[in-house]
Amino acid sequence: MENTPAMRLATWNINSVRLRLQYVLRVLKEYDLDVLCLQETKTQDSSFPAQEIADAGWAHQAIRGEKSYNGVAILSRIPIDGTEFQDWVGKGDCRHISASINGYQIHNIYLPAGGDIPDRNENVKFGHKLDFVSEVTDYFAKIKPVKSVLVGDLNIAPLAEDVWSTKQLKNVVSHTEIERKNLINMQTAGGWIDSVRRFFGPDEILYSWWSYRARDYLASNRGRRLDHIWISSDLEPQIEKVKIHAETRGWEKPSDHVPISLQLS
DNA sequence: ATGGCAAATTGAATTTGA
Repeated sequence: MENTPAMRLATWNINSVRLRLQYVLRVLKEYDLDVLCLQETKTQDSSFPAQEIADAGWAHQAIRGEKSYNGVAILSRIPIDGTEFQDWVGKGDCRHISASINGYQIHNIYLPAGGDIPDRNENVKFGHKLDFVSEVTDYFAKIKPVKSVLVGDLNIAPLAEDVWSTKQLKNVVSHTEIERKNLINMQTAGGWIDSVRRFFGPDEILYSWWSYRARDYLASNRGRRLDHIWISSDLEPQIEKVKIHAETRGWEKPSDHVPISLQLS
């Protein structure tokens, strides 16, 4: 049986890796991360700032980007043993990449946002989102992951305590009943544990995203927890620490999402 | 569902995010 070493990993929807490269480097260093999973890198692999990140010490990288939209990356200071990706829903967009690091299988997912109208007959993006969740659910139900971590911007706040007002958001895409139900089903069908909830408990109000549209995001504080770190249940005893790095939302020209980190013992 | 913004691309306006 292979050993599973201590590791600190984080997930962050960066909303353009080129625009916020300095913040990527700062977060890697300040939070002393072994692995950082990014979403919405918004650039082709040829324009990804791989060299700058490698020079800072995170030389092992799995990158999958496209022009303008989407894009995922795994940055590691520990060697990557192998990478792969799935093309769920078959659109050829860059929403998943997986890497084997330290004996852990790490899945980085950028789930579709789903547009504005929560009805698949009126809004194909919402249908795409539901289909994507369904395919991811089936994928992990089949492979029954162990020694695995699933992170990313899942674009769904599953619990009432994951939004500023469950009543006011019940018809807003990201917190509708069907999305919440299907995401919980995705979690249970894959045998995943929500490490963030496990660490903070069920009652704490937790956000990882605040809209750019608020005049003052802290004053209005209308957040949602859209970003997640799930682990296979065999890793549950290794949850050492979880942090939601909310201070980054107050930085100059921030991403609208903040990093979440997990320390495995 | 009706936001008060932001980013990338193409070249002032559009698409997407959530």
